[in-house]
Amino acid sequence: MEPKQPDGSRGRNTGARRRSRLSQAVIVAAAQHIISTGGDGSLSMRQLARELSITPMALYHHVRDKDELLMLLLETKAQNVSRPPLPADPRERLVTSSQLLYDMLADCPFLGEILSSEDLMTASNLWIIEAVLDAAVDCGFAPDEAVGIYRVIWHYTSGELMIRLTRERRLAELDQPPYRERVFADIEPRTYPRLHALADRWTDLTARQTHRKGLEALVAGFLRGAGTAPWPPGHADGHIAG
Amino acid sequence: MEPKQPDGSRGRNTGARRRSRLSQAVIVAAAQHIISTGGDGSLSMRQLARELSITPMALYHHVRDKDELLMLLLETKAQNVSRPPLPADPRERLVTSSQLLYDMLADCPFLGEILSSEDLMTASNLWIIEAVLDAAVDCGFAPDEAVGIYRVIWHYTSGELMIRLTRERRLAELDQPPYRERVFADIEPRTYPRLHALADRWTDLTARQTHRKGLEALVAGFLRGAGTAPWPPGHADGHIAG
DNA sequence: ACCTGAACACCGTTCAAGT
DNA sequence: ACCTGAACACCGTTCAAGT
Repeated sequence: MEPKQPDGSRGRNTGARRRSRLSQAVIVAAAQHIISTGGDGSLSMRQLARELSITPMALYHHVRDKDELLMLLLETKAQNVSRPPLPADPRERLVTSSQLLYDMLADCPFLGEILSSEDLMTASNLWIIEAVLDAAVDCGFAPDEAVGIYRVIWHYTSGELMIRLTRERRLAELDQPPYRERVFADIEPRTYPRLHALADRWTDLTARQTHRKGLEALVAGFLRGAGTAPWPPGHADGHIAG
Repeated sequence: MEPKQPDGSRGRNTGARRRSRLSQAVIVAAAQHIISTGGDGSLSMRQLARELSITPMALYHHVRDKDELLMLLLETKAQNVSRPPLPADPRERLVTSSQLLYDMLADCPFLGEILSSEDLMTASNLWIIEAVLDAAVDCGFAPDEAVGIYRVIWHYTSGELMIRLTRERRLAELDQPPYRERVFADIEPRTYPRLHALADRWTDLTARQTHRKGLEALVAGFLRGAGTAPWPPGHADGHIAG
């Protein structure tokens, strides 16, 4: 009985050829490698094929189209996200669970083209959306209202992420170094040592805080009954209605 | 003294040749024609050149790049938007002026690539952004806070528009007819005559209402002091700071 | 100054053929 | 079943040349 290779193939004639069989797992791994090393999160099928030394069309035998590949990347990311305990207070839970969605997607610079979907649902992140809806219901909102609130939160979150992603890509293609270098261009590193160490996370951190302020305002406003008019019909269309 | 043509040329040898000199105005008009007739708002430089029977590169003599062309289209749109009276009450004014921004951009299906900019400022729409900031200041917020609130409103608005635009483009490229046909596919037109007449505006109307609910919640939440922590530094960077 | 022609450096995807 | 080669139908933009 021969030992199997990690990819499940026999490995007899593979030797140094490294001719690992193509699979979704291999494709996803290569995509992640490009994203992590290439700088900005933009990704093309042809670039990915080059990385794998195959024809672009070989990819389409394991993946329906580019959107499916991106969703696959999101799914693997979602699988590796730990599931923290949520606050008991419904109101805090609504804010915190919404921010969880934000945090997860903020770490997915490849989303680009699909970030403007009506929802971004994959098997392993459904629990977050469920948590948002559940918190809204526990706040006293009817199911339809909860869906409406989720939609508003999603539009807000998606817009923030999209704008940030676009800015970073624009900067990347101008060959500008990331924020760190620009923000602290004329500042001595030793002047603010802690700041300097955190600089490459700075924009993300402030963006996160600003986003949270918006979330808190939204939740506070909805709880206060702002917009007492009923939700317009049709807002709850789609997969999560009911 | 010969009479001048509208485009400023002499018009002597133009005759039936219709060889109108290329200019920003001509380019913008052609772009608007494509958008209004072509269905979805997507627009390419090559397509535009084809419409004008010129080389794609001729465009670049009157316009720096595609982004500038899109901003030009937004500017002409903004020029033709009437400036309604705003409510005296600061809180209502904050909601209404934000919705004005939404309404204007919702009627610009060509924005696509630049909708994820940090701001979408052109000479003729600055008064709207000014009105939002002014209303926020009149609500009692410090200038920095007003900018932060504008940012949140912009992220929310931009996200909503982007998602809607993407959905409509996806439907358009599937050759699906606009919402009207689909929503009312199995319903007798005479059953709901008024609804049927408004059907092609329905999705926009409900989207508008939903967006307004979000705006009202945001404003109510901010006025209630939600997110009492100070705005993180850096949120007021950019053109409108100060 | 204004425009053309040809090219560069890309895209996502289809289709027929190979093994 | 899995992959290749060539092609289709596009992009935005640069560059050198024409008038």
